[in-house]
Amino acid sequence: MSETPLHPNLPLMLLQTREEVINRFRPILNHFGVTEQQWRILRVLRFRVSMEPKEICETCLFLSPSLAGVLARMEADDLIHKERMESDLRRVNVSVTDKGRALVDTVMPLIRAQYLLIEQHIGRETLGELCAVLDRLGAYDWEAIPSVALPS
Amino acid sequence: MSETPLHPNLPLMLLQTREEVINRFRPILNHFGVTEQQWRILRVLRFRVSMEPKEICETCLFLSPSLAGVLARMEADDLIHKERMESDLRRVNVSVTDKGRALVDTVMPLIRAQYLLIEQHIGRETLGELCAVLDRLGAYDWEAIPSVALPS
DNA sequence: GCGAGATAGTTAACATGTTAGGTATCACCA
DNA sequence: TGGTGATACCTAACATGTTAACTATCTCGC
Repeated sequence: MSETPLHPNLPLMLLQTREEVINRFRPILNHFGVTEQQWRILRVLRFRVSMEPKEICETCLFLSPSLAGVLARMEADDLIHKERMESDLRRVNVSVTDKGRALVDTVMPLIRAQYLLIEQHIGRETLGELCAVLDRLGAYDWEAIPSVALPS
Repeated sequence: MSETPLHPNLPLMLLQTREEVINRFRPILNHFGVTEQQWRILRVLRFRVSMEPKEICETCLFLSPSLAGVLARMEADDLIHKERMESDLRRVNVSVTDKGRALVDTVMPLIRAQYLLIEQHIGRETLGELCAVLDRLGAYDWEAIPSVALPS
């Protein structure tokens, strides 16, 4: 039992694994002209009546300024529709268009098939363990972790 | 024992965890005016005589066009130095400057201290398990995983 | 009603990610 | 030796990430 800190490059390791996974899905998304970010939104929005941008940011992990651009391009491509709320003119409702819904219904089965291919190759145990650890970590309140003092 | 596929959003889960971790380190890097990408390079280059861009791409997970811009800005900030190889004029040697080395020596202890704070809060078991799974996944030959057939 | 502060979303400026394609150089063989 | 293909790196064009600052609207207490 060593007391030595591991100080691994955790962000790099997470990035590496994410890239490996995404690279298996990217050909599918490219084939249909959707970006990975657009897909993050579509796959959630597909099964909702509408979502507010703030909610999309939290669910799909966007910063607000990024989302503004992504939504603008998706609306230009007729994948989504934006509408100001009557009751609060600051807020917006985003909904998927027929074209967007059809796209999800076409792409989703391919994404799931590709995931199964990955699962078959890597093994269900390892992937399940990864998901379990990530789930466990997602439940933590990371904001509560203190920050080191910075020199003036 | 369910046969139902989990079809989790693995890229999103990995992104989420990475963001949580990075967000704990970002104030440190911002304080010293270094980007996360520049830090990925510096922390490796610090302990080498020099590296070729291709090697940096593989080690630090950059695509070549991204790296070109990052290295250009780092050279403008006098953090690194680029030099064409005599023996092969296509290739370049990148080395860290005194300023870059001093920066790493200042920032690295803070990064390690912050990592320990995270470890104390999350628990060594969970973080170690995460690292272990990621290590295991990094050993796979992802390129060998077949791709689903795409409709014409 | 009104005015200070909060909130939702955007714009601006810059750095990086992604894809396609370009340039210079090199290795190798006819 | 000369030409063809491979290699290392770069540029271009566009989408996204990050931080700061801005606009419009709302809430609430006075």
